[in-house]
Amino acid sequence: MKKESAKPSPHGEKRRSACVCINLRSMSRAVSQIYDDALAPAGLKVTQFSLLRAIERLGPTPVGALADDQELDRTTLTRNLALLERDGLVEQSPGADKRTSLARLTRAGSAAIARALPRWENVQKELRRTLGAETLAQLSDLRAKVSGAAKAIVTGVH
Amino acid sequence: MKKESAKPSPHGEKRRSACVCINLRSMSRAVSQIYDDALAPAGLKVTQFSLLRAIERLGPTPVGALADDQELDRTTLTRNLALLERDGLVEQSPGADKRTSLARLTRAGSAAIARALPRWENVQKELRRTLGAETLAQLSDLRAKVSGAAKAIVTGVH
DNA sequence: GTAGAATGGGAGTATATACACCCAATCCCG
DNA sequence: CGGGATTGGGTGTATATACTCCCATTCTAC
Repeated sequence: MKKESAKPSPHGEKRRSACVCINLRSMSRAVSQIYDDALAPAGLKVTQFSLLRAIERLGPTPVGALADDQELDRTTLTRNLALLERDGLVEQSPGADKRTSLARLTRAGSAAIARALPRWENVQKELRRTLGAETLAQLSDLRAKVSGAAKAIVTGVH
Repeated sequence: MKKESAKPSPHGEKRRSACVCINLRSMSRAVSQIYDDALAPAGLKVTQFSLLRAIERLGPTPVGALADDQELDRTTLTRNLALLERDGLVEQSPGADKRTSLARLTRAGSAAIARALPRWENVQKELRRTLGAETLAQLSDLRAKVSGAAKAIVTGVH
């Protein structure tokens, strides 16, 4: 079905095409800046905050499990973890299986979370107020759908 | 041991918190990989494809206008443009105002778009099929809302 | 007309992200 | 037990992204 929502003037003015990916990337950038600005006084980026919270939630965790949790490439997680380690927020030590490397929070890491958490909550609240709870719920739904769809498409189910 | 404020988790099991930003970043990554995979045979990433199409749509354009169009930081756009220039897909030349630098497509740039376009359209179609047209419409709405909200929040309306 | 403001653009630096490849430990079979 | 397959991780390289400075041109008062 080609019935679209009110395509404004197909002639005359050229329009940005609605690329799903570009829409998502644009939103991601805009919202990330809001969070990063809010967390800056706590010395964290939103990505770092999220990773610290995952480690807090999961306890001492091998790198691969963290990567799965964050839906990040394992090697990306390695780099992100290295920055937190450099700043003394996280420690790594070998696990029982000597291939694994377990990440855990340091005291400074817990402190950083404590500093950042209220700021993060403020942004969440602000966005809820600005966008509305339903929109945010839609967003969560969407993530689930998109995760599923992405997996299906990438693993070659067409 | 439940250590924190009471109720957000109804199951007692530790849950990933629904961070708006992390949701968006995760979706953005997943979907970008779908597009990048699809466009790889055409030698483009989705970001590059999008930028080329913007230049095609806008004609010879100063860097700042391109950045506004893509809702990207100007300096980010400079770097992205440099890669396309390196690959011979885009040329820059000074404008009437000698401060400006106008970007335009080369023949190779147009050819790259032509190679990539059907692949891009396939992904759009595939996502429309997988996620449904309404979901995609929601996504476009959301981008508008988020853009507005982000601008309001960043420019200090709190 | 000229000095300072404003504007357009780039460079240095830093983080986030992923792919291809490599290494070490463990596992699984014969 | 021994050797290939598997698994867990890291490195090299590349792109995307943005912030802080910095430079050149243009504009605006005066």
